[in-house]
Amino acid sequence: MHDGAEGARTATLSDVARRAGVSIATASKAVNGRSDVAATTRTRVLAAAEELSFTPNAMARGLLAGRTGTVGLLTGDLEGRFVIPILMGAEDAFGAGQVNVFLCDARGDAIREQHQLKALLSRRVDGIIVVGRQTDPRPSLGQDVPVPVVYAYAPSDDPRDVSLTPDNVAGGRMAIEHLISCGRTRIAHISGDPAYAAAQDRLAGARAALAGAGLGLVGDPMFSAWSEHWGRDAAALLLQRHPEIDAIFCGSDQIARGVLDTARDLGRDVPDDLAVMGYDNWSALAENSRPELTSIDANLQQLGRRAAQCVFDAIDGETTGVGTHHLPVRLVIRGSTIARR
Amino acid sequence: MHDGAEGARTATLSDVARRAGVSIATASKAVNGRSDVAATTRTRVLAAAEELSFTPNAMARGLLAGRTGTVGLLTGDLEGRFVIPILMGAEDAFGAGQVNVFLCDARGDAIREQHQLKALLSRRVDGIIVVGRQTDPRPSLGQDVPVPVVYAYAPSDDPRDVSLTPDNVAGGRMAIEHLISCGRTRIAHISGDPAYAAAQDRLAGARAALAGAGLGLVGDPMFSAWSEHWGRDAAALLLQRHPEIDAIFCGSDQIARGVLDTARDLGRDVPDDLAVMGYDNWSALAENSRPELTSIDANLQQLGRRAAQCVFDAIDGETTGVGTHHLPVRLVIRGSTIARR
DNA sequence: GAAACTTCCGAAACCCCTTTCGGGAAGGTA
DNA sequence: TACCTTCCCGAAAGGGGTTTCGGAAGTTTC
Repeated sequence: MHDGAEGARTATLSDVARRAGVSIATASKAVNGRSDVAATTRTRVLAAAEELSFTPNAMARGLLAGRTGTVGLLTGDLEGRFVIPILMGAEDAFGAGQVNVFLCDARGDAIREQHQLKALLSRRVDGIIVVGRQTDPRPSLGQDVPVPVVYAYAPSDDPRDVSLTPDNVAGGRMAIEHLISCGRTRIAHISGDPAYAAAQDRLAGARAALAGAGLGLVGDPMFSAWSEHWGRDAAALLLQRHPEIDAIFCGSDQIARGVLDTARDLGRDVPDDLAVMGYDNWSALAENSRPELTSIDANLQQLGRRAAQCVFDAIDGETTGVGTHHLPVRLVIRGSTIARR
Repeated sequence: MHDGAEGARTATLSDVARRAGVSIATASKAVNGRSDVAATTRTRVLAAAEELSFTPNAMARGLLAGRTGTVGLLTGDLEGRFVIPILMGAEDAFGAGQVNVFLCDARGDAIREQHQLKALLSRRVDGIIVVGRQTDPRPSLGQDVPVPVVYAYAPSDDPRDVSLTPDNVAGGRMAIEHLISCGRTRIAHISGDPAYAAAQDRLAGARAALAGAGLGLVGDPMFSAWSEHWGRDAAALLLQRHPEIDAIFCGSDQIARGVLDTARDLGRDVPDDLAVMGYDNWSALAENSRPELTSIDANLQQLGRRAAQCVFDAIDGETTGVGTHHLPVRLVIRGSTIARR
């Protein structure tokens, strides 16, 4: 009951108006900087608003405007490290304006996702960004969602949706081209779970680049898990079978870390004797290895920003081209692939 | 313009009422399962609502109720890996009910934080959780925020606030007690930036446990950075100066990874010859090292859940005790500290 | 057949803010 | 003095839903 105490009701516009001795309408105009208010009246109202620490009720405002200034971020799994940078990018792009982000984690459960979608719609979000944890296509939310939807990282399986995903094929190509430019010609590939589109796409890009240089992969590409353990085991097998190898392109930084371990155990010098490349540019891993890892960065934060931009555009009626857009990735060169000689 | 098309306005309660041939009031009662509605009327209304895929406007509803069913999550830095699990836990605890989470990243900037706080208040969140990236106390948002505030991970510097933070002292103690129980007596400590409360707290706990066993630390605790590089360098220095050491308690898993590397280089067998402990239980690191790392887990997801619960309680008027609550941590035993012999 | 209840429905107020539009007051002109 | 501008301000509607309360039917009781 005590004024200013914790329990005090937050001030409304009519409180401000009463305190300033004007009507609600005038208070509104004064606060929102519209004309038709005398300068002296305006300062009086603003002073009152300040004293009551008045903040306009965004709900009431949204009710009128038909827009809420909120966007839903629907993710399958927060744990995934790919989701976070995207989320940051989106939050960043929105934060510049007056938009706030509703975060929903569906825990990879379709039922839960429907639930969250319902909740977002009932909160009248102006748009939705769906973030997946893999680059494999995911089920569409459908075409009957009343607000714009953009899919980030995991594209929608419906070509009528707008999807943004990193260009893994280009990443694979870029990696190989870099290794070749470092003078390597006997290149092998160790990757993760072959069921992942990411694994296949990167391999496809790598093969294309090799073919373009008149080369081929040494041995078969090795697939299993996205882990250091697998990287170690695969490298041991590979280097025993094909000791002539002078570069290994890995499907992830984790795998590359394992490869580096094995190389060290076997006395193979990196990068002089053997170049190693990772993928994802997970800095905690890439920048702490010996030597530091050259890697491909998917620019996820930028992807998040772009997704936010697409949603904005769609809200404003400017339609982004539907379909899956493959965003450029970036080569980050570190010590594990310095040119020999 | 076409019914059901993308551009179609979302249905309102009056649309439903008109379609069902009843008044708005009756439609409201039917949809919300209140009494005073004949069964046949109710089914008719529900059918109409279904056909129009009606979702009640949470804003309009919140306007009446005075509560919005939303909570603000204010973080300094999403990048930090400590924030994510907390965020997941909170989202989880809320998600069970009808509450949704507004995510705001202040990028560690105080101005921006004020901005975000304003935004949250204007959206009339029912409560706020402030998540920091370190366990060092952070400035309070102040006592004049009109909704309950709970600080997670980074406690508030104002004892009148409610803060939840992991018990780093207990963690340090637990680590040493485990090493002693493995038969180790010549224990050293390598940690990160000494300016961090986490570093000091863990050391304090470790010293207490050692003293309790009539032991002391071998050499001075070594502080520098929370990185693998530092772990490698420090271990090299330490093992050269004190070769008799039989266990190293590290301030983070990253440091421990570095220590493992050096131990391997120097031919020290882990865990037989040297036990190594990490901290944080960052699974990507701890479960992929050779041998896998014993570590301390801060139960961050649980911390997030607890924070959410506190906010809930505060909203319902049940006040949690103010001050900083230290939540229990957990020992996770893996191969790097198996008892010798 | 009238009185006394039950049921069920709808009119209207309310939540907080924005916006339109009309009108009052002050000042200037004829 | 009568009339016209110009400037400000306020009454009121509206946005989408909830809730109270009164009243119109239909049902029972004597």
